[in-house]
Amino acid sequence: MKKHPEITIHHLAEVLKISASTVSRALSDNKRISEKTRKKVQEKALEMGYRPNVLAANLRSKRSMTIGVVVPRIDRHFFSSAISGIEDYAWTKGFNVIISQSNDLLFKEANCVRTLFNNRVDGIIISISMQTNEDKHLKLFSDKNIPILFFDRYCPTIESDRILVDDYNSGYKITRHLIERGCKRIAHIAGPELLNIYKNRKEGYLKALEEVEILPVKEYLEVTGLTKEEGKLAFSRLMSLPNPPDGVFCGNDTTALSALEYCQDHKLRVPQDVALVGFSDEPFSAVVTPSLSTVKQPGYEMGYLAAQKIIDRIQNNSVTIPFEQIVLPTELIIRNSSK
Amino acid sequence: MKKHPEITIHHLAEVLKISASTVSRALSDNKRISEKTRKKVQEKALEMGYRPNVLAANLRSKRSMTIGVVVPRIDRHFFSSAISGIEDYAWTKGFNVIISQSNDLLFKEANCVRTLFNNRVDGIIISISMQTNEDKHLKLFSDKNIPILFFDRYCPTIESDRILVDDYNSGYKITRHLIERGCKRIAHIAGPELLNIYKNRKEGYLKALEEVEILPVKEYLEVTGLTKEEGKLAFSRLMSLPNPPDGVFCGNDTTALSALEYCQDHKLRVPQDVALVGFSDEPFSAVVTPSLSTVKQPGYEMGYLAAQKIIDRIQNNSVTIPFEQIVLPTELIIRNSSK
DNA sequence: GTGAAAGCGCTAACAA
DNA sequence: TTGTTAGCGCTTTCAC
Repeated sequence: MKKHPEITIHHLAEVLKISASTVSRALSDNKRISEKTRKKVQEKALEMGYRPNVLAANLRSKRSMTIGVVVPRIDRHFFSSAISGIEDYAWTKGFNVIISQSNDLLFKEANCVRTLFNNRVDGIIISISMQTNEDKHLKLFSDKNIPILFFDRYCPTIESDRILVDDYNSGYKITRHLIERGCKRIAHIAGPELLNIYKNRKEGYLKALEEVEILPVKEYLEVTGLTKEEGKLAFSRLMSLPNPPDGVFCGNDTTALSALEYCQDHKLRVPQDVALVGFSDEPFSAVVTPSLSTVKQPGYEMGYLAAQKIIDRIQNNSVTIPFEQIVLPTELIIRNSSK
Repeated sequence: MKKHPEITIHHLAEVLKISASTVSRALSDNKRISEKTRKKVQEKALEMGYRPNVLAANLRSKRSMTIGVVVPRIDRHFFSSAISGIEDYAWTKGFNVIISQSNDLLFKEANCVRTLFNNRVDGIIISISMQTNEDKHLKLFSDKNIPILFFDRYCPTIESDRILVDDYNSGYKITRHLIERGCKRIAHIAGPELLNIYKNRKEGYLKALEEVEILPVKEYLEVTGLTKEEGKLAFSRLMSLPNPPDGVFCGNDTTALSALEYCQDHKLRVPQDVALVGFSDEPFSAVVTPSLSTVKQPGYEMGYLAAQKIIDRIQNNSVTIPFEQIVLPTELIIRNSSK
């Protein structure tokens, strides 16, 4: 039972009869060091089971090599895919990823952000909560010039990089599709206006209607929290109208699924009586019956790109590079629910 | 444009004309400090926009307040739920969570583990990859007495805490259920034996057969990687047998879904021609047609519990507390695919 | 190419 | 209750 004390560069230095700074240089592949010593040091390090103390290195160099991520919920497919992408890229660059979830609550989000701030993350990637209507907590970062990158849902009052998908066009494409398949009365179950994504989807919807000179009907626009329950309520309100819609663009796949269930319960045929389109291409969407038309967002790619951009900004912490807003295209997937 | 230099306890000490250690104590709510100074310090800290340097504190106190998590894939529902649980608990205790994914590859897993080790995480929660047939990389932790906790998939050669679900019993219950609904020829699409979970599920299956004196048929047992594609192949082999099964226990919901698709393509009725049961209760399982019978694993709860246990062990880093293996019960959900 | 020395910001003996 | 002192392990000038 040999007790292993933690090996430090000083131990290595002592054993090798050189200075600690040389050891440090050799270990970090510094250029001004002889090939011979480098090799010697690295071999010894391995032999003695040396492990660098990342904490000390970071303290000294004032970097944490960590990026913080805040999402509404980790266990939602879109976000877990994005995290997967962030993670994959970050690790190739030696960055750690600390994850936290806001549960779509502003106070929790502020909390997470604060903690990440105190932990001195080098940058933060965030998709804001449904409640976020202020930016005080995010100012912490922008004030200290720590990079923030928004993905999918952003805070309009903060200048920063953003990775978004083309929600406007997606909403437009969905609505066009419904029009083209013959729907005359097209409703939309929207999410809170506070979030760019829902606002843009709605505006795409309105634009498409306008283009074919369909006047928007107030009763055909439901604004909800887009949960399963709220979706069902909203859809039932729509279908109880004197002149119910024959096509519904649901703000996400969850509400589209609620709608589907409602139709099954009420013997409505999809898409004959009412055509349905969702948003996000959740794993279940392809396999429900009827399969659900939807819009596919490149979650993994967004995450990967987000990590690339923020690490790039961290490493060239150039205040000079102008902020960039990248809008990725989406793909409309037409399935049986609107064929 | 005032340039904010980072405020330290020394700045606070200077301004308040007290010593840095007093500031430190006041900030950490140390008992041996007067209420008055504590208040004074905390107010000033707020006023001056002080933020603690977690890195320095951790270096000094030799803790990182971080737990590492390694899972095969973040974007699988079971794992993202577990992570969500880990996260939720850890943050209440002021612990950070660093996440990494092995993609079910041993070398990647070893890599992740190494990085977490160098980052001096205080403990690691891991669900091992499908390839993991050695424990060298994990020995790093056990050798240094850093707590490891396995959840769901464990490495049998490492002594440590484990949070598992009752796979044996689940496999047993599924098979019993198929027997009771009248299936005579029950097949099983199993996962790699290397992993406890698949081995146990299979053994539960065999036990149930034995109990009712059904002799296991070699051709009815397929061992695969449980991907969508492999599942389809395995299922098609089963259904091409001279005497095909009338009930199939699929190792996970993904392969059960493949089976379902095969049945649709080949005009086989589920459950009349062949009954199907999956495993994991993926989000899609409830909503496919026919809805998929499966076993629900408490992912979030496992994660939450895992975080509790490991933080407990970190904080009472008592080598004396014996290792614990917690086996959580599962719930068999019978849906239309086997009704 | 290598070494000496200083210090990142904090905590925790030990003193007073 | 407060202050003094000594590092935690590393990086990074500045010398030589």
